[in-house]
Amino acid sequence: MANIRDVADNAGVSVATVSRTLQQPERVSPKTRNKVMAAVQAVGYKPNLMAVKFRSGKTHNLVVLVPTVANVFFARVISGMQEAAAELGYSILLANTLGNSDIESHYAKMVSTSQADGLIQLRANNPLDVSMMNDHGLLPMVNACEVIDDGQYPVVSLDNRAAARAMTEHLIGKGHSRIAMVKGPDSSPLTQERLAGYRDALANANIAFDEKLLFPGDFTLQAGYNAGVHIAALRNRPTAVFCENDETAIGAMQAFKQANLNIPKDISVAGFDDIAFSAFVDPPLTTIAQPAEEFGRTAVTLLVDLLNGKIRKAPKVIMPFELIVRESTGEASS
Amino acid sequence: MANIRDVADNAGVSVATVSRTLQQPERVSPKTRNKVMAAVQAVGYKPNLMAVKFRSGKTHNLVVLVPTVANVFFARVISGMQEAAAELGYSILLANTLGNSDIESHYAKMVSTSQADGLIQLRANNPLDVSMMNDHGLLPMVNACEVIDDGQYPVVSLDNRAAARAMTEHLIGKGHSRIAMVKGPDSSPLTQERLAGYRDALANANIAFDEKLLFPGDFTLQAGYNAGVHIAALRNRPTAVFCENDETAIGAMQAFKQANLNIPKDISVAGFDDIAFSAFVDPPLTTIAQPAEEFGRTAVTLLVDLLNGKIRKAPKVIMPFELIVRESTGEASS
DNA sequence: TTATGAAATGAAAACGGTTACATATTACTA
DNA sequence: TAGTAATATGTAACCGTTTTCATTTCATAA
Repeated sequence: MANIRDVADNAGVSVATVSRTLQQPERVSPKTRNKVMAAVQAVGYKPNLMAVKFRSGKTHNLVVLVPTVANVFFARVISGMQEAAAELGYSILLANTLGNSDIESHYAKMVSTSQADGLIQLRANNPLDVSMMNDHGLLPMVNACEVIDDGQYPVVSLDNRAAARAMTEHLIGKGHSRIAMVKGPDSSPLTQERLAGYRDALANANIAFDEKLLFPGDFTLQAGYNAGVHIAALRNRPTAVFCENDETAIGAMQAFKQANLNIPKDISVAGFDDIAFSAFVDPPLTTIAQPAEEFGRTAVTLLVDLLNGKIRKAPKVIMPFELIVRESTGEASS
Repeated sequence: MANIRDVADNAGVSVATVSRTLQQPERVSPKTRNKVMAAVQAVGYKPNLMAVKFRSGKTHNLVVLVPTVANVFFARVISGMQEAAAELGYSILLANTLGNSDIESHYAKMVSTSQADGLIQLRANNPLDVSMMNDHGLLPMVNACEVIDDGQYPVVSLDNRAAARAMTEHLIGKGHSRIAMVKGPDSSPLTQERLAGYRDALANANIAFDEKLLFPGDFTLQAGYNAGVHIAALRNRPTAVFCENDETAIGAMQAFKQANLNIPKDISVAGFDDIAFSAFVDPPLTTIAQPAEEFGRTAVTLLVDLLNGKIRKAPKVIMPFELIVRESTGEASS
């Protein structure tokens, strides 16, 4: 593989001149510039970026920890990140952690071992251990989407509480008062916030909160299905179910159909996230849309600002949500 | 950030000894080993892996080009890759290309610019241009899943033709003779192969191939929906539809329901891939399952073998498929 | 023409490790 | 105890760039 010295020899100049030609062309005379460019072609030179990044101490890599890339919402966030990163001259190194903290720390350590400049977490369940902290005890990190906000790191999130409240109010507005909720994992901050929003709406409408209407889940289709089976079998069945994400809602819908319940006549179903499938299930799912790509863009921009020292205090960006009413929610029957 | 020299000073040894302690502990005496380890702790040393990788010329990074991580099948493949890579001491750098050849070549160039050792493509539509070739005109690459096999690179794929044939025969076995097919993009080798398998089965059963029963698609829900709308409106409606992937099939199912067609009574629907959603749609989708994780594992193993010079001629690995019969396909009615 | 400053170029020192080679230490053997 | 082999450690070169600083070249003005 040709290196910068080969180019210098071929062009009859010094390596410094070659480097300058490539980095700051305006600092070399047009004549030598041409000679160098020709030599680059001639020897087929491609800079060894490992050497560049090593020497310059800036990798221009950003590690992104994603719980699962299979989640359609995250996939959209990632697209937004990649776009913004490309514009800013950064590469995204995507880590599909699957909630595995070994994988998580393996990739997170890329920052402390100088393989990446910064880190974005799309889920902040497991706080990262100190082994990957830098001298100041903090590493250049941004938390997005699912966030435990301890004020240390910049954060970009949704007002999940307000969104859950809006959805619950939509259901109450349709006359529902027995509204079940299929939760996410209790450890997830999302679960907490969305549950709080749900309770806010109930309280506001003077509907008593009933713990028995809460069902466990983990954001998967299967969990939604399981919850749906339970709900369908209840003696005093709720007339609406608010699921903490769309996968769960779609799983639940399947269970209701198998129990011969009509949606929304017998039971209304609502989700959260507005994944692509939600518009194509039967009936199309009422849900909360989040500006996923914008989440990604914002997180990257924030991280790059942080790396460039343009940020003093950890900012907190709240993204807007939108209630998407489709046909899976309707007037309360019973 | 502490470097190896700081450790050496702190321990009162040379940098070589520190390096050896960390790389091949058995080559240094227990006494100094302890001194060095203590010094590592004391100064908080973390090797600069950028320097290591630069110096050693081996990055132990593998770039994976994924058309879209949002595709649930690909997500499973990626999991398998990450597992195998971790076992072999490699990191996966995931690139969500979105079919954008700029992004594709940006990440592919990580190989020619010494930032990664090898490359895996999950879709081989756009042959990579020469700018990223190495001295021998080839780069360390493995093609997986959707493959144009020109014999140059190792390949891990499914016998798509046999699988499509098996599915078509399943439909024929249920008495269907007017079987529509919703294709993928014509440029995709998958489309070609699956179409060929479909025609094989028809020919074998003495059913005339009818070009009018072919509908364009691009593997998305929306494309399936559009095709479904067309199909539902046909005067001489087919009694079965074979979609080239599950997303497309689910989109088509939605269109059929809106047209008040019963699945499978009025029309049978089959997919391909067996994504998680397919078991949770109504009715559950008949499809072809692929060993997705195994695809990923195999691709990584193959690439690492290639990097280690353990492979002479480009091997071609064919993975097995499985026909999953669920409730979306049934006896032909008319 | 010559002095002067600006612009262009080159020489060489980093960056942080690894490793070949030289040297020092230790452990054996005769 | 001396001689030798094995083991442990140190010295310094090297990987491919960037970048500082010194030097050369060039253009301009006196």
